[in-house]
Amino acid sequence: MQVMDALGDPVRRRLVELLSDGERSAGQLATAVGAEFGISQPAASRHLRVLREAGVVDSVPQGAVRLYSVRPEAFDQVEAWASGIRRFWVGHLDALETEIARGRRSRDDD
Amino acid sequence: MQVMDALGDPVRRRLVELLSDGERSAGQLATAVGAEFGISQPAASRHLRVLREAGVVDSVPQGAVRLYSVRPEAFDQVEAWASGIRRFWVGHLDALETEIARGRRSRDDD
DNA sequence: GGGTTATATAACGCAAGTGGTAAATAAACG
DNA sequence: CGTTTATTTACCACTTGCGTTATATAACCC
Repeated sequence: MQVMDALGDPVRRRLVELLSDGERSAGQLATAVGAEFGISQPAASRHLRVLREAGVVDSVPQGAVRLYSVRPEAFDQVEAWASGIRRFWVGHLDALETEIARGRRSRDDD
Repeated sequence: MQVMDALGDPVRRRLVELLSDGERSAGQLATAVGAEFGISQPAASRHLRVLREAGVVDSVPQGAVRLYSVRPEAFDQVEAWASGIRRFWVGHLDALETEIARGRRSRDDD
């Protein structure tokens, strides 16, 4: 899950959010996160690289500018994974509740 | 998104996967990830702490053992976030495609 | 109580990631 | 062409996080 590794950073998550409603140039993105997180333009560029290499975003040179966009597949992957964990687990929630209700715990949870 | 930060680590993601089909003791978890990643019991314990503090997992002392379990809300959160990015974005995919099809790119994408 | 098992914390070294500044690359534009 | 604008890369300092070993805490068992 390269994707999850890349998204384990607030700046990169913010970059992705900024891209969620459409493509933006590297410059626009750098300005935005630069203002919000107080980081320089090269720093933002390096975050973009991480996202690119993880397959989270895509970039296309558009003349003098480079347009970044979200890769939906990456988020499908995230959703599927998270959903997998939750789905499996839900069926077993009852087991735990029952266990506890059964009085197995003496005074463990105080 | 504390949750995403916590899940930006392979060991912690694995721990969560191990919990996806039911609760496990700290010891079981430590043994499992210890074998898979070659890390010690204290290392695993600290990962569990991170997950706990991020609200990803829950733990209950069950006698001499401590049982860990997944907190579904955390994964709802992840799913919602990922879905939000993708959903918004999909509508704008066409815009990009159009732009490109329109011939705006001279020979940018080779 | 004393010993054993289970888990967490402490203290510390090391590696990885992040940020900054400066320089390189690339494209537009006069 | 040379200059300006947009973006990436290089290089280096520093912080953060991870891992390890040793130790503390807590519950169970005899």
